[in-house]
Amino acid sequence: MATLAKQIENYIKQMIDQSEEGFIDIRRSEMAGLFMCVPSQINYVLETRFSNQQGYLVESRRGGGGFVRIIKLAVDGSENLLEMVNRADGKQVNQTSGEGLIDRLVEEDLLTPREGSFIKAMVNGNVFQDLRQAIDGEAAVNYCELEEAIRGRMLYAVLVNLLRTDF
Amino acid sequence: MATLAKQIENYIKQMIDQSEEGFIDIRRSEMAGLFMCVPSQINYVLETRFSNQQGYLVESRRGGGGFVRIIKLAVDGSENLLEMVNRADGKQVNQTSGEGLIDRLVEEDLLTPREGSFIKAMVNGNVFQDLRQAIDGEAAVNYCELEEAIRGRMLYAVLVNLLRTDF
DNA sequence: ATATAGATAGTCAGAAAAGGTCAAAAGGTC
DNA sequence: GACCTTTTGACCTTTTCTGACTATCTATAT
Repeated sequence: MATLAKQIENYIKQMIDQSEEGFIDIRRSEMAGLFMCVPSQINYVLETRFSNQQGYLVESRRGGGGFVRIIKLAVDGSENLLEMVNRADGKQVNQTSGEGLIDRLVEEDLLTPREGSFIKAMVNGNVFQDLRQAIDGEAAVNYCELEEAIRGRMLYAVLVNLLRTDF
Repeated sequence: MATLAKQIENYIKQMIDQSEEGFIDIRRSEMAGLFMCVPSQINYVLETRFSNQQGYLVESRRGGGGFVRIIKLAVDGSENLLEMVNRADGKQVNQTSGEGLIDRLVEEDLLTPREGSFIKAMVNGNVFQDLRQAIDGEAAVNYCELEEAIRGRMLYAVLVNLLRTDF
């Protein structure tokens, strides 16, 4: 018999395919109840089968009224983009090459010039002024690496967001 | 199902949009009665969803004939926008309030929904994962403040970029 | 004017209601 | 037995909701 994880995976994928919008909202605890397992089992399934690399995006909110949203990304037709996402994962990026990436996406018409300008403004070095100040003196932390790690994650988020279709 | 806080938020926003003047006066206890909750719940909604950052101003009076006035600040036109930029300068912003600001700008047609989704993805908490990890243990730095300071600068950059006319 | 009672709204700590993380136990496969 | 995947549970974080206590304003009585 298929494993529990496989069953949950199939169930979620079926739900998404049946949905109009290409995403579903679930309640983690409810779903755990449905499959009679602990809630963290749901996280396991999401981590192993619904990652960005696999063409999904997961968003969630805690607290009262919390939920988990599973979004199917538009991977077909943008194989290049998915590859880019894979390559970008975990990378540190300095401002120059970050801007280069955005410029390229604009040239390829994947971003409008205006979108590009917002994104470039947000990854600009002076956004990190407070970080530099706070870290200055803490020998244990390398400022530059940290700035570039954050910038890397921002641009990773941009690439993933490019694959979304629900607006 | 929408949370109580969300219902109250929607109700207030609808009332404001229906008003001519762009603001409404409510009676805190009356509104609490309407939604069958404690009065302080109303304060919670006002704090989390109608902050200055999000383009609202809340005034109130206690005592007999007391009221709470919720004013929707104008953000159209470069003068109003400039005021908003000034308010945002140097401010720390948490994720919820940041998303509220972006949603507001989208509502006002100053940002497209797609632009909004890029920006929200970039100010999302998990962009700061490495920061959290690096700071964890460095007693001298307050992680939360730092994250919010950086987010504040990112959103400030967005607002400034909104003032640009060259695209 | 002054004191006081009543009517509002504000604050803050903690309970409640979600979801997240991580490591250890359990199950399979070779 | 070694290694990988799955499953579980204890503990953590975030968001929402509640209630006791506090502050402020208006009206009225003195």
